[in-house]
Amino acid sequence: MTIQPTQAQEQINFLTRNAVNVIGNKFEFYKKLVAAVEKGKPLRVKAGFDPTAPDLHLGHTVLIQKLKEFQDLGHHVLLLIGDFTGMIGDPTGKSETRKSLTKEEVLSNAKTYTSQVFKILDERKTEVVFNSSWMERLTPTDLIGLMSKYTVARMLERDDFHKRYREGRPIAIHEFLYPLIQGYDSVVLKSDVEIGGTDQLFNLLVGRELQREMGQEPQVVLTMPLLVGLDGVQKMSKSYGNYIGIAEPPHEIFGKVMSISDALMMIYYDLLSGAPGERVEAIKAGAIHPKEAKEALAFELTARFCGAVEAQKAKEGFKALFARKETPEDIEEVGVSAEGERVWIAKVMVKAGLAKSTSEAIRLIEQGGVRIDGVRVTDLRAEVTTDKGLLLQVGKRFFKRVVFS
RNA sequence: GGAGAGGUACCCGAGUGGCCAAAGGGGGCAGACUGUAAAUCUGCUGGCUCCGCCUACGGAGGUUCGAAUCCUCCCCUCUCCA
Repeated sequence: MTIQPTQAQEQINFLTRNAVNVIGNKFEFYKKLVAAVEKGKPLRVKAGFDPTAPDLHLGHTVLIQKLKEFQDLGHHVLLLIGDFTGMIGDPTGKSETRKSLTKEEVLSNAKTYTSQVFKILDERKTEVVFNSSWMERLTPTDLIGLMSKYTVARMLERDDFHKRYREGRPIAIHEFLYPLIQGYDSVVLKSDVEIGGTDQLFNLLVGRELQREMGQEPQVVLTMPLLVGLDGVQKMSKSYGNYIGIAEPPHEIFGKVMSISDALMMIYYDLLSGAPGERVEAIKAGAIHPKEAKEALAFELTARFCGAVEAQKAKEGFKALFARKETPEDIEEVGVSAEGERVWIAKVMVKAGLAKSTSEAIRLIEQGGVRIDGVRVTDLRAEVTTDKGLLLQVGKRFFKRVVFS
């Protein structure tokens, strides 16, 4: 623990960088920091994660990087796994009720989760806690006591609830409990700072209220911007399919970064890159070619999760495939059962996993997106002989080496 | 308990008896071009034994030559009243 009083202001400027909200204000934060220094007690920094979907993506890393900054300055990071809430299942949204997870599923998800988190955070310096460990001991009486501390009107202040209520979309009663439970977690953990996405602002504020109710100094709340997904429109989320998972193979991470629009790249530079400010400015000003800038970003992010060696390979693979239109080296081989001497190409494509249905395969052929051994297929009904294998390509980036058996 | 509104393809959202495999947008995919899986433009986007057939508009029945569209029951959501 090495916080120097003189550094408090610097720390604050650094730690609040990129944050959307700082509540309540930098002065409160400052006091906490100074007090932490004087007592030699690091700040307790809390961030909660939902273990329903175990894959972390770049959107999460905005927040985790922020935790890392706190950690690097000697503060105590509390990684809260919301296993209790995960087990209940959150039916937010109009679609089917999300299924509740069993304890085993939640624990296994949590494990996957933390192993990914520790690609960024220092495992030895991070305390992982599960809210089921205190929530399960809460009696109905306790819970009702907790509920009595908040009103429906105040719940409806939350933008999400407010909108849904106004638009006549459903709000399940237990959804009101989530902010309360999340806030109660802060009480139990005696958190000094809680970090979350901007969509979490309301929940984080409830934590402050409850802490105050229960005689604690309210936590400082930092909200981080939600990362826009690959589509450039919606927030990055697994359910929208517009994400880059940090556990993905290097060439995927690299390629996906290369596929973002130039405009989106600027946002990613701000929120994800560790590149120096003047370089980011140069990119924004157009002094650096967007393609080069994007390559550099793709490399940086790939290296962050997969290491520089893998990142370098991904970069070269990308150049070979798209710039030089070469066939990649390591193509997956698939065995396809040969029924007869000749097989319709559409069938082969489906069996090789390059088309979801024969209809789709036909469409791809019609659109000129299919190549066999590098030659474009123009005949819908084309057949191939099954006496030897072949190289099948769909679009620019999907290759399979087909072996008949 | 009563009265109304509504449930459409991956998502949003038109469509109130045939011209509806269902407008439009988003997303996705393919092609052209290129600076890249950017931007832009074009096409495609239920399945199959693919010039034809089958399955689809919350579920199950019914009316009709013919239904996403009309009727009955059921399930789900919302609003107002009690």
